[in-house]
Amino acid sequence: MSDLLAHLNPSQAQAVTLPDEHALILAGAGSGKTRVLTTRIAWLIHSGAVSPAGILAVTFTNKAAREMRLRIEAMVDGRARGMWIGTFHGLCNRLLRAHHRDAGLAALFQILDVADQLAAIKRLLKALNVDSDRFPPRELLYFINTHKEAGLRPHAIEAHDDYTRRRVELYQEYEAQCQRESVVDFAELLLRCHELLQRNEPVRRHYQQRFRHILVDEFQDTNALQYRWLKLLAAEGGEGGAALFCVGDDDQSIYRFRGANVGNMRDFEREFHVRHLIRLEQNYRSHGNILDAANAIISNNGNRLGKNLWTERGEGEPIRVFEALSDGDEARWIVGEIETLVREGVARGDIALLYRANAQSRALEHQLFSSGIPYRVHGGLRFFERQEIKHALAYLRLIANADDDTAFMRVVNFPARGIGARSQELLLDAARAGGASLYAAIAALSGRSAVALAPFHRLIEDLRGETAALPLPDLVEHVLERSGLRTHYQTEKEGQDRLENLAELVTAARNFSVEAQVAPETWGAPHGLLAEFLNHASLEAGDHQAGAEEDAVQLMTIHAAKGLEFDVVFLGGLEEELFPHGNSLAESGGLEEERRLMYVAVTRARKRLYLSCAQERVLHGQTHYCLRSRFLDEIPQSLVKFLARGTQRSASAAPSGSGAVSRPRAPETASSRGLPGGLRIGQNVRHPRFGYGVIVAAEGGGGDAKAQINFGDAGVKWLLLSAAKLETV
DNA sequence: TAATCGTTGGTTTTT
DNA sequence: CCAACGATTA
Repeated sequence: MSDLLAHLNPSQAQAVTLPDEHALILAGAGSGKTRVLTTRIAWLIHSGAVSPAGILAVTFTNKAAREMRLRIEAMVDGRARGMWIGTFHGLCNRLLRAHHRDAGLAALFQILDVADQLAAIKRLLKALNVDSDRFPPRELLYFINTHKEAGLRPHAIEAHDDYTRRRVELYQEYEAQCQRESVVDFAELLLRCHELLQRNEPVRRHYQQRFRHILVDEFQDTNALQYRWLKLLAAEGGEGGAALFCVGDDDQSIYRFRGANVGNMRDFEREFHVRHLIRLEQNYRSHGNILDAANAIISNNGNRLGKNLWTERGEGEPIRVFEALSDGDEARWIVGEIETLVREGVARGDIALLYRANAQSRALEHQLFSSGIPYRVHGGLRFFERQEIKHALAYLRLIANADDDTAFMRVVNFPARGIGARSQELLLDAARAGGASLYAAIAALSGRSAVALAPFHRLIEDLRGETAALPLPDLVEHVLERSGLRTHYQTEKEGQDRLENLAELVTAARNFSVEAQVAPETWGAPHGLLAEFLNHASLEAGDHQAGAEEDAVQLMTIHAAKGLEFDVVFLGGLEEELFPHGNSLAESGGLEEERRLMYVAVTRARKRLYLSCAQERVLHGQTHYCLRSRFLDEIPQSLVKFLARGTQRSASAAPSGSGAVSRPRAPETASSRGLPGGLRIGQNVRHPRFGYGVIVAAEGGGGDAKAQINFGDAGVKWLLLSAAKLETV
């Protein structure tokens, strides 16, 4: 047992060996958070304090849950079996399946992902004849989800205006529709589970008594409902409740926009009378200069729980800062620098390009592509979200549950089988009138549309019969064939990739049936394993992308980079309005969240960090003249090395010869020649009173020349150049 | 039913 | 600028 603790520093060891009481672990970036969490669990089991079945560990991603289980298994050889490790959604799903009756759900209820949910809402609005201009589906989705995440059912919402009253009604209608179709969305999983535990005392007591230790990862990202769920399970305040062990970092809370509530950390500390607050501040990832920069940046935020990262490593290299002329120039510079690094032996996979917004990847990709550097963009469409996969899953869903109208609508006429908009409308009306699902309503049709829909009805019937006894992979295979999906993509000229993905789906089903331990409650149910596979597909969007093996430069948003680390990190687009993003500046607390994002970005780097900004950037087809980000100025100058144009080690392979990274002036700039004093649009200037600014427009000439200058916080002003004491920067 | 045109909106998104 | 969606047209 002592060797469990052998590689831990004192704070880590203290956290791991805490008594059976509530604890809050403030784990800084790179401080060994996961190690503490997993070792804690192993230690609890080894010390005999609790049996594996008494442990519940909660994460946010399936990947994190898998890794945690793997690492624990390595430490407790085989005794990890009875532990519950999973995401909030995965665990709630499991509980709801086990107690579906008590929760008022069908045994084989399906899970809607966001796209399904949006489709369901659109269908609802259409059925109710609601003007979707007045009630945009996206807005309604947001309305429903935020209220669910706040634990509010329609009847509990106070509506003070007609508009909200109507939205509440629609929320209610949406719930009824989901119930009728036996589907639940993500937020519903949590809310339903919370209600189950709250209302059903035997069930609640059962789990409260079972789980002696509840451990939560990324606690700063929990939302209000998740925290309430934890409180309920841990029997807050009651005798004999579980010990809650929460690990998180308030400085890395970057999902507020999605409902995450950092305040949960303080609330937890207070409500559970937490006596053990441990800070993990020793960082094992980054060199000193990088940490110092991160600390300096985040110190500008107020209301922190407080933490200062340090390292035993040396200070390392300075942080490199580059000011590019334009976004294209920035991309060229970054790629030039990457070429140098690769030539010096840095693996491409150890280099990451981070950015605030996905749109920024375009320029970078373009440049990487033309330089022939392999790269991989993270994010974007995931496996189970692809069109062809969703189509295949829809057929599978109809087999498991024919009342799933979302699935029905998706494939009723795909591949095209002559069921046009008219037939679909008639069917929707019939279903609505009879209070039945679309599938059931086919029987009620007559005339032309009945004829049109009959073959589809028969197809689904047949599929159910034919597949009832098939092993899951064969079942999927059969559906691909019989539904006509495969033939459809075979005849489509761009269908090759899609066919491969469909084949990959069969593989996924095979892997799933090998690995899955089928939950007892679905044993024997005719398509029980299928239902579980479908849930797996909804809850796990599929991180395993093809082509992950090649040694490639990694591109992703800062959000996507959380939890990852790289030897070399490039962070581009450090400009006001982009990062910090303009939209976030308006909301209260927005700037601080942006700053945490900056903190996350900086702490991804192990050895070398490059920061860059551009003087002008094309966004939405318009050229913006940018001020450098305030975050750049929050880094102590002593840590920084400013790279001047041409200073970079010359690369013979560079696009236009050594140092010649600047491009010809843009037309906009050329049109502004004639401004006195060598000023041009896009020029950075300093004014004695207004501070730093950038010229965004100009008019007049000679002695009358005026320039419009954006001074950031000081506003945008027109100044007479002959009078203003401007200094170029 | 499919193809085409026009409108709209574009920060981040673990489940 | 440009992708994605909805409505209109062939």
